[in-house]
This record gives sequence, C-alpha cells and structure tokens, in this order.
Amino acid sequence: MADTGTGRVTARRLRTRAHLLDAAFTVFAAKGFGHVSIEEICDAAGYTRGAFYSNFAGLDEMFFALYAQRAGLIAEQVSGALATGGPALDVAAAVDRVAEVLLLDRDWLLVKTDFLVHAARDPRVAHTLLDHRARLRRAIADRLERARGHTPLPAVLGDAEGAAHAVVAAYDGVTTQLLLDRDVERARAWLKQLLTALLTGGSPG
Amino acid sequence: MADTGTGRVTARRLRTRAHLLDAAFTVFAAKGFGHVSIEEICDAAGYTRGAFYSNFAGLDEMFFALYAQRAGLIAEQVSGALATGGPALDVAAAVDRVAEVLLLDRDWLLVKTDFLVHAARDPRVAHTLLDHRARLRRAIADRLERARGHTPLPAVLGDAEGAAHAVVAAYDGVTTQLLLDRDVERARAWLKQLLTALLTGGSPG
DNA sequence: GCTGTTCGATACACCGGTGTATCGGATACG
DNA sequence: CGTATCCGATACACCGGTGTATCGAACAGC
Repeated sequence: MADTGTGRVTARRLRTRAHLLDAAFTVFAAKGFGHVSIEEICDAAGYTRGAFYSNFAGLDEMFFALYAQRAGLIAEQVSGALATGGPALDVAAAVDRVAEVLLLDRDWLLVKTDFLVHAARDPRVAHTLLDHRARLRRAIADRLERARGHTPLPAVLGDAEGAAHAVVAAYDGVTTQLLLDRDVERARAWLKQLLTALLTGGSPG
Repeated sequence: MADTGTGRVTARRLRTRAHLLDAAFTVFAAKGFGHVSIEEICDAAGYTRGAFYSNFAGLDEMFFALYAQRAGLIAEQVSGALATGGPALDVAAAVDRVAEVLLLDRDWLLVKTDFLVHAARDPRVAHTLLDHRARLRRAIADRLERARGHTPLPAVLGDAEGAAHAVVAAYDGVTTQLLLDRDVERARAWLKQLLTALLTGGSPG
C-alpha cells in the first residue's frame, strides 16, 4: 500500500516515483487512461508492481498525481509567457507568446483531455480542474486589465474576467481540432487568429 | 460473431440492436468508454452476451455505431435549426436557435468527448470524425454566406469557412466548460455571447 | 563497515471479463 | 398450421490483471 505516513522520505523513493510518473505519461498518452494497466506502466518504467503499490494507492491516484505535476509545469510556463514583455503590455505580442506555450506537446493535450473526461464524471476531480482553470483565467484577466486602455476590449465580452473566459474557451476549442488533425502549426496560427478576433473585436492591431 | 453477411435482416434483430445501443448510450455516458464492460451493457439492456456478439464484433465497433447513430440525429437537428427562419437570414436569431440545439444533453457531450479521445488515438476513427465536423462546418458556412451583406463578417476570420471554423471552436470550448460545471443554461448564454462576439465583431446586432 | 530501516521484487490466490460453440425457442413464411 | 431459419441464452475454457503478504537487497546514519 502507498506510504501515507509522514515517515522520512528517502531519495530512492522519490526517484522511482518520478520514473513511474514519466513512464505513465508516455503510456497514458499512447493508450489513454482506461486502456492502461498498472503492469504496462511498471514494464515501461522498468519496475514491477511492487514498486507501484509502494508509491501509489491505485491507477486513479497516480493519474491524478500525474496531472497535477504536469499541469503545474504548464501553469508556470504560461505565467512566464504572460510576465515577459515588460510593462509595455502589448496584447498582440502576449497572444503570440501564449499560443506558442499552450500548443506545444500533443501528448500533453491527450492526457489533459483524458483527465477532463475523467473529471466530468467525478465531481471531486472536477472541482480540482475547475480550480486550476480559474487560476489560469485570473492570470490572463490580470494581464488583460493591465493592458486595458492601451488596447480596449470589445464590450460584448464584459469585463476582463469575461474576456479571459473567452480566451480559455478558444484554447479548448482549438485543442479539440488539433487532437484530430495533428497539425500543430495550423492550430497555433488558428488560435492566434481566434484570440485576436476575440480580444480586439476584429482589428489585428 | 456479428452477422456481416447480406442475409436478410429480420425485424427482431433490429429491435434488439436498437435496445443494446440505447442501453449502451446510458452506460457509456455514466462510466465512460474504457470503463465499461460488454456484460454491463447487456445487463442494462436486459440481454446476455450472446445477443451482443450476434450484433456487434466488439466494444469498439459498437461504440462507433453508437456515435454514428447519435451524431446523425444531432446533425439533422442542427440543419433544421439553420433552415428555419425563412430567407430573412438573421445571424443573431440563427445563433440563438443553434445554441439551443447544440447544448441540449450533457450525456451526449460526455459520449461525444469520449469518442473524440478515442479518435485522437486512431487515425481511421479520426478521419470519420473530421468528415462529420467538415460537413457541419459547411452547413454553417453556407448559412453565413447567405447572410453576408445583411450582416457582414469581421475580416480577421477570413471567409465564411473561416467563420464556421470559429463557430465550431467556440462550441467545443464551451462544451469543455459545461462538462466540468454542469450548468447548461450558463453554457448556452455563454455560447451565444461568444458567437455574437466572433461573428459580429463586437456589436450584438 | 555495521546495523536497522526502507524499498521494491517475487509469489500467491483471486476475480471479472472475454470469446466461442452449442442448443432450444421464437419467428417469418408458405 | 407446419417448418425452415434465425436469434439469443447458456455453458465452457481461458486469460490478464489485481491486490496482498513476504522476503531479500539496497541504503542511510552512525
């Protein structure tokens, strides 16, 4: 069973846990959660089930841990992309940078979508995901608010929060298309175009 | 094994097939493809596995058949919603009607998203889904083209095809949010707002 | 280096689901 | 009605994965 106690955590433990998570990411991306067995992950990582059960309670918990880990990473990158550019606050430039970061790795989109499907059926998980999305929106809204005046937002979207909502929706929409046609470049271009249309009300500047 | 031959199709067969598909829809929506066993579906439908294997080759084929059936139904409804309104071609009104139809049943969105995830890993399936989406886009684009002049499109989106692309992306984006927060009314309102912003470039008229 | 603790490999019992082959009853059709 | 056909229920053999209990080996601390 997974070690839940607060007994001191050894280095070895952390390493194998990380190895297992890395392998899990690959396997989940390839086959999809729900078509993956614990054994497969252990094989891919070069361990046996003993290692797995020593680190995780089961597949669900591991999947959750995996998502949390990777989502945190992405969140950092997005924050970084939003922070750069100094106080000059150019929306168009920010759109470019964010689009580059968000549509980077198809494997991540696969896992993320699997997680969405998972969350859609488990309110507890859904709550976590909604939290994460809310934090992302807030970061975007903050940025948009600072840019207001320099580039005013179209009124239909409401305040900056509304605009941020629209940005996330556009991202989700483009993700869907990318999952199907596998054309990352087209998806990026398309996302930029969409965000521009939404945030500037039609004028690219 | 599933009857692939062209031997004459009896009425009984069609009925049980329909029953199985109906039950499958419920079960898939509740648990998600990948967490559903053939037995579960048969139990829900009141049959045994014998009936299943007499009608389908396996879970995958059944899932595909289920999606095709329901997607066809929705497509008809959308076409209907786009057709009504006579030749007066009011974009805002069309947006309202389509938003009502598209965000109707959460169970359908669940199954649809499962299918997307499935298609994302199987190019053959992906091709089918892309086809279906292309047909939907064409219907929307046609409608938008007829409305052009009455309500001109913002230039950033390009031609009517581009605008239709944006409509679908907005739909997908709103779907994601709805899967998480389960608030259908909010999703509908939000979709209308988003489509209005995209298609009119900011002005609600 | 020695030793007590921790980690992960191994072995075991178990279960649920799969796919097939067979058979009896329902059904369409003359 | 009678009968040939079709459909779906039943039974069987099988497999892959699960979770746990145990033990040897690696490791950290002194």
